[in-house]
Amino acid sequence: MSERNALDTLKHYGIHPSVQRIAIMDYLLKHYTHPTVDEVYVSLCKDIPTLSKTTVYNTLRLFSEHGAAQMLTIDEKKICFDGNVTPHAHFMCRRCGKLLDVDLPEGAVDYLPESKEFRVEETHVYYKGICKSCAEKTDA
Amino acid sequence: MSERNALDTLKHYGIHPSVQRIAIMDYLLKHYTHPTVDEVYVSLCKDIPTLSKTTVYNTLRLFSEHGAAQMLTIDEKKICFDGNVTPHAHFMCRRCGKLLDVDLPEGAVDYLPESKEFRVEETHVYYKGICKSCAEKTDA
DNA sequence: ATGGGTGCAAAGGATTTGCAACATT
DNA sequence: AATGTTGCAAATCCTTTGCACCCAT
Repeated sequence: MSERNALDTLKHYGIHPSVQRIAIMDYLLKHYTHPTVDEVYVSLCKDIPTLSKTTVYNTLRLFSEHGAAQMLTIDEKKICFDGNVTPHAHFMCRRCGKLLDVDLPEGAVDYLPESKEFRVEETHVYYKGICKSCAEKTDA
Repeated sequence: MSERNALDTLKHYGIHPSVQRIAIMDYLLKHYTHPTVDEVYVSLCKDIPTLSKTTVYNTLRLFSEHGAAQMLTIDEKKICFDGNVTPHAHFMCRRCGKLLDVDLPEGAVDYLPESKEFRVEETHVYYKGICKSCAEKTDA
């Protein structure tokens, strides 16, 4: 599903389209920057002046419930959203909080725990450490 | 480090001990239940009536900064803490929010991304799905 | 006496809720 | 008309902050 289109993506995940939902999905698909609710809201306000933050909250939650976007809770200070729902991991800098995508090689995380206690539906992998620019600041 | 003792654990991680810190660490070591700040606070209030929630916040943050406890941000609704800092994963039920420990077999996650952009210090793995009791409720 | 630790009260922020207005079918 | 969506305002909840007090060294 390269070149994803916002409307088709909504339909694909069984989400009833609206002007707001299309705009928000379009934003996610064009900005793989892990935006927060506020960042999406501020960006789209220019185009949709009546947009409310409540709608952005509702919509992003709806997307993540339908699997149309991923909610990232790696940083305890801010929840981010990712329109890239293909399997990949993330890296967060513990100093500046920057979030980067990490491609996982085939088979890197294909272990799935088996248990009578639960049925796994999603696997999440992330890394924490220091990013290049923070490391350079410290070294200097 | 089986049979971990609260005071020794604090010393081991370079944390200056106090009555409150020992009590909180002791709680974490005896309750691998992924408690929230509030759960720790309420439990310890019985023994230390003057304890303030601010101190629990400060202390758990201190612990996680020193690597003496792990902060779990899997559930966007509540931050939990884990006194078990040995490598293991977690499972969260998307329906009831229950958090379970998952033992990872040797080598399950030993892939470490190499990048010029960052230096990885920690790997985190968690799973989401449906727990047994929620599945049974639905099936019924 | 000094520095760090604690705890209260208040402030600050993020998210959710209730409800009325609106759009779409 | 009916259903679902939106957006405002208010409420709520979680977490942090500022500051004074206290304890241990």
